[in-house]
Amino acid sequence: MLKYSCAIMKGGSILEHVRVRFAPSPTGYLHIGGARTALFNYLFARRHGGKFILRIEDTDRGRSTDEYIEAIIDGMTWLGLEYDEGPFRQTSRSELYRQHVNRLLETGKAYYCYCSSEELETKRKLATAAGKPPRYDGTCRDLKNPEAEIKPTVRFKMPQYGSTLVDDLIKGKIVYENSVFDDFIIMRSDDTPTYNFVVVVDDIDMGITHIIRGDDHLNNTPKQIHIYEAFGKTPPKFAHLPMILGSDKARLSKRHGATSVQAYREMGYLPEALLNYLVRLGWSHGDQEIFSMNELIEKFSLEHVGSSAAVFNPEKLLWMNGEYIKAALPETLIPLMEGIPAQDNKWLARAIATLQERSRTTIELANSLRYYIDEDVTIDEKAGKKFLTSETKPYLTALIDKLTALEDFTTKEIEAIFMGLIAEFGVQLGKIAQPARVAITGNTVSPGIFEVIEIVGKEQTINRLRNALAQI
RNA sequence: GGUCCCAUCGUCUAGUGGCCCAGGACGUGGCCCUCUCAAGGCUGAAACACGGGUUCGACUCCCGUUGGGACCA
Repeated sequence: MLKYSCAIMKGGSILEHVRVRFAPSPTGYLHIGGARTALFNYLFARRHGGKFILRIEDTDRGRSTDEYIEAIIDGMTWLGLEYDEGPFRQTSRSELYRQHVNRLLETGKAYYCYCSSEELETKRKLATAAGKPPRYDGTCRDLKNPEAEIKPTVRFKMPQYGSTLVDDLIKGKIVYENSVFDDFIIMRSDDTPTYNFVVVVDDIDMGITHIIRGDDHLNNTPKQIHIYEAFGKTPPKFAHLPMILGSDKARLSKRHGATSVQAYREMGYLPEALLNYLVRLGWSHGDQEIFSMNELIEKFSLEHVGSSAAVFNPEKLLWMNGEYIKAALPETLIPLMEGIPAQDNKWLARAIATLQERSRTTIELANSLRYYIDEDVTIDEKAGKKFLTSETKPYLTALIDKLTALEDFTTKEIEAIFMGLIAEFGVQLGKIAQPARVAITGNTVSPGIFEVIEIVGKEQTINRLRNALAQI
């Protein structure tokens, strides 16, 4: 078994060995919230030259599947969130948990509880009926002679008086009165350890120095702190990230639409864009919106993480994605063009370049690319009716003649032809450009028509123009 | 129900007592550019939840109310 060195604090706040972890449970795909938690952990580790560890919390055997484990790893790989250690799985560590439970039992920090679930249920109902919070009453806490007819659970001895301080890097100091806690179960009667216990054992074992996680875990923290102390360990630093909410301010879930990282991947989002959007959900650096990964690593700090929950805004993510598509090198987008047959890459890159500033997803981009490639364009009915008319027929006929005679088939020369035509006919450019656009692309929307013609090529352009004319 | 967290434009946020009759971004209105659509430029509307304190001075600090969220069951 690996042994990890403990964090060494120098001068009170300078961290020598930062070790953080992302610990998802594989009960679903990697979702937006998880991805952000992973990102913040990753950035924190990189910022401080520390280690980022992936740990799969699959103690819940019933709901965890290997498929999801793979999906989570896939998602992280796609996002570029490389981990330095792991993935570790809890299922392979039950012996470790057993040993730790025994240690607490031996030192009197935990005890066997022989209360049956029926008894506890009754007590709970009684308490609730009396308007009191349902807490374990400590029946077995000081039991001397256990009756062994029932397989016991193991409970952790929480302090009964005083208070517990959680000094959170994001939320600040939070004080819990110990009287609100009860002795919670750390191992069930079937020998499976419970969440609050397992996390602590793992985090101790892995030498985690900073726990950066969602604030849905905030209320578990005081319990966990006492477990650390029971093992004689100094608890790590905690940083509880605010939640990501849906448009109705409820916790982000499936009914708000796509929430998994792969869903966004499939919808044509770039990982850099998703990451950039996510980092701005809760973290800021003045007015800056766009950050490269290197900038993030350089600038990220927990101090600038806000403390209130954030509503996930798909519109802004879409905008962000558009920004990244615009800025991308056309060549890098080629592999993302699904459904586009292999082409001369140089030519494809040029075609892509004309569409980057008008596409917000790679799907949109790939779709627009079709009219450069498909041999047969279907002309949109409405567009055809409006622009392919007896009035525009002569323009197109003349255009065919001029293009046929053109040797140097470049944007510049094509433009010259159009300019010649508008002078000849005495019309505005739109009068000729729009019909040409409809004839060549099938619709009224496209990049600049001169570029389109050049990229479509002489032969295809003339074919399409002829076909369109035939339909008038 | 108990405990905890949170509260600046519709949304993400800047703001760490005077720089703020509150800045940026998305979205949205208008204008310009223009062969269409975008992109781009300019420009407009849009917020400190409420009530008390503290202070010479509160978006900023404290208390309460309200509203949201989470956890425990």
